[in-house]
Amino acid sequence: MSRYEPSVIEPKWQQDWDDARVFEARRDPAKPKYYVLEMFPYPSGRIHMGHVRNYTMGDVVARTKAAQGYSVLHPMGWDAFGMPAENAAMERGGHPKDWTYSNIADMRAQMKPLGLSIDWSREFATCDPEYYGQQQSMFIDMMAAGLVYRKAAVVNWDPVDMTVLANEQVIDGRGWRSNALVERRELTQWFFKISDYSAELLSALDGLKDWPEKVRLMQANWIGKSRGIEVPFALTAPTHGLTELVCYSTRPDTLRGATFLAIAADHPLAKALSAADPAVDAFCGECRRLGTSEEAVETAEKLGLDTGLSVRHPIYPDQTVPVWIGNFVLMEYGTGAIYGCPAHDQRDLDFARKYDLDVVNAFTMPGDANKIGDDALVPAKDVTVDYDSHFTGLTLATGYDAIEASIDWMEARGLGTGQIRYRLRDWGISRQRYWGCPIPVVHCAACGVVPERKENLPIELPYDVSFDKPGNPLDRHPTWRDVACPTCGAAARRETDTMDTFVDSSWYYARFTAPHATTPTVAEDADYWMNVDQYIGGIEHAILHLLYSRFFARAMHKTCHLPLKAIEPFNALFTQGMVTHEIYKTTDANGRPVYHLPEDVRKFAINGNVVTVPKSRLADIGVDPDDPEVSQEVLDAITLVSDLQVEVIPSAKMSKSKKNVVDPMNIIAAFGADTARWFVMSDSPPERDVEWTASGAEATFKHLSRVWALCSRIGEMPLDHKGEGDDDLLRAMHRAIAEVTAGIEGFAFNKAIAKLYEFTNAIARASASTVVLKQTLRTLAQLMSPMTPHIAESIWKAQGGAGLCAQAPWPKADPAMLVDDTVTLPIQINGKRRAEISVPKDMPAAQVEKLALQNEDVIRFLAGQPVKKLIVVPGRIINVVV
RNA sequence: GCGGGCGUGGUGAAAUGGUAGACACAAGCGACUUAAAAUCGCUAGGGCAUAGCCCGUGCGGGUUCAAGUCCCGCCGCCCGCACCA
Repeated sequence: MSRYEPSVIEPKWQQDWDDARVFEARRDPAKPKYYVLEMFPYPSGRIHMGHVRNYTMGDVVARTKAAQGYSVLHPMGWDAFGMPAENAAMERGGHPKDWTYSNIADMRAQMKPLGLSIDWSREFATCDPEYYGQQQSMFIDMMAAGLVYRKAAVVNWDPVDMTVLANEQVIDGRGWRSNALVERRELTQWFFKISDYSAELLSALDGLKDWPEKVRLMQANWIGKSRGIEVPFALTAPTHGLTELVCYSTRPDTLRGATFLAIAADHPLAKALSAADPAVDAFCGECRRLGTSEEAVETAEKLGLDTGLSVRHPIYPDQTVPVWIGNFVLMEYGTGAIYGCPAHDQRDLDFARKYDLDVVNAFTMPGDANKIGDDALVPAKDVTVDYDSHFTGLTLATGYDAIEASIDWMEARGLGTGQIRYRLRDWGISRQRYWGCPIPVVHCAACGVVPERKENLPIELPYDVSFDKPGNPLDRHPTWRDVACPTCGAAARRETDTMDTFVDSSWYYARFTAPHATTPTVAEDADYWMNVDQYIGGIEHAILHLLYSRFFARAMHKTCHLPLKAIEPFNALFTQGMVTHEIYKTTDANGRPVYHLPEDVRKFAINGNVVTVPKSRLADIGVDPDDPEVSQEVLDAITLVSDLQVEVIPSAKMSKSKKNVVDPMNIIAAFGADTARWFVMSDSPPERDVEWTASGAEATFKHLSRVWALCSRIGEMPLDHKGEGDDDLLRAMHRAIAEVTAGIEGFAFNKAIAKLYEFTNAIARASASTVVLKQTLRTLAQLMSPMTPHIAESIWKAQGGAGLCAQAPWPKADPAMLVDDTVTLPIQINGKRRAEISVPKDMPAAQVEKLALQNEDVIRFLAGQPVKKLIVVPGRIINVVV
């Protein structure tokens, strides 16, 4: 072996793995299976360090499991539909399909040099007709199963781009691209009935033991279960065919204090009033124009309009309560009507004060804290209050008991009905976009909405479309749009909406088990490979993608595309942190920030401090930025010119605009894939952010070079060389096996790597026989191989390993070698460490006590004081209490 | 407002209630070199009266023979959700 040259060995070993088809996933009933999956990428065209970290984590797991004897499935694909492709077509010309497939080719070419143990024969893109055709087939099955429906829904409509926008795409009430004022328009849209599964999606979270608690909580909050009551309020005079207004409340214990009703602008009564009264219509229109963005919601003033109508208070029928229209009431939640109890709800109180409405207490607090000024009276959940004047006989803590008791009280009198409600709403999947999966239905004047015949699938996107006009090009493509009705054969129109791209990513994990089948899944394959044993991705998908996938797996089970065991498709989930980087910022003459790329700055150590300088400025003081030699005069000059230094902002998310990006391809070119892989796995725990540093990457490369040199040195030793340290080194080896394995299995890759450093240092320092040194190096290669598979193969081969390291069985630690014969026990006196003794590991406690008390440091510290208590924790510690 | 998480050296971080700071980065010193880089070796939480002692895991209490770890109360930072009735 000579120099460590990753650019030579990495392609070679990748070729050898390919030739031996090492990573092809095979159904093998004789082996346990393991399915490891990383969230598949959007083909933007470039991979970034976040991808490297994500896929390396999965690869470490996949390679370890394979070595441990599992039949491993580790696939890769592309989440390929979506707006960026259309935007690129609109901005630069070209076609979304060409843009996407060319990006996929580029990214695949960037990923292959990483040496990931991926079964590339299973690769697919969601924009392959072979994939989305199966998705269309399932859509039709889901229609038949009653999981799909159409309804009119209010959406964000961009009148310039003529498309629906997601809430995130509306900025300050304007379309993010067109800058046009967004309208709230009612459109007929396709929905999945995810709300049918609200209760189950919530309760099943408890079974997801290997998911982060945080993600389960976020999903639970999103589903948003609430216990409350529906209360009908009788109108004093029936109007527009209505005799009552039904309100929903989660605080039925406050009903006594109801002093007004507020309904949403989209409530049927509000609509009826609008039609008759221009003032009401104007007010409702204003409510609808209010944006749905968070800022809009936070800053909007609570506005109301008195309808002049009134209802009877359910408990006190002789009292009437006015009905208002409120801009803060949502039609989408509850019944679209609320009763306001200003005494015990801050928002209601603000509204009541503004419009001079009554404030009536629903309960009395102990003491004299019952006067209400500008703050609503909201007692803590464990404060006992008196409801007696309201619900006869109740004196309870507010909170769960009060809510249940008041529901019982009202149900018994027929005043309301207890209800469990969920915040989760049905999933609107219609997008007025070209680059997505066409919804496979046809609109026929005679037959209505008709699903396509399965034999006509896939309904492929037409290629001959233009993006020179706003709107959906499918709408103006007559030969694609105009078809015969699948039922009656009459002239009909194809649905031109496409599906939300979250649909595509809701079942790709299942498709990987049989990626080229002519049905969505194949029973034997799904049965063997499902579930995903380890899923790895970003926390940003904690809610939508994971919730949709959990719903879709249930829908696929209902339509016979997945076995029952797969309704929770991801057994274990790991959410990894980001790769961050320092930002290098200076300011130009106009005070504007200027950012510098990492490769365009240089760091100098001056008096123990690190000073960062843009390379462009070094020439100003006569320094060649790439000359490694740095004289004292130069360092002095750098400190003298005060505005030479950049401001360093640490640990920032990599972003092109801040120029703090590191291209993985540059790292691979400079140091090799093993260095990139090792670095992103070292230092920080995987769930936390890791900061990429040039010095860290160089240090990793140096370490791998040292391992290489160590391997060369041992390779040149005479084979019959003997050493006295064999036993110590073998013990170190078994400890390393145990600790590295535990680190990998516990997703503590940083600790596994720390142990590998220790093991390498132990080998380098050992005076052992050549035979044992070579044996430990082979083990080192195996333990490194999940992180740095290429250098591991080279070491494995150089030290006489048989076959490929990637196919060698994972080493096992001998428990007998993990315990040392003698142990060093610290001795504490009153809890402070004062001395230590070495004793044989199995020495009886009584003898250890005796030895401890004979220790001269102990005697000195005790200074004759009597020992009150002596604690010996075998193999751990001794504590002397005086 | 509701829910969750985190505070340990110059930095990233370790630590089944049992020797706080493993491992690494940055830094400093030394060796080699005409010199630099590279490489190798050493030092390194703070303080002091430096063979030693005292202090030290955001702050204040508590439990325990023993607390970074457990409990109570604060402070600070981060994340998620939110006109949700």
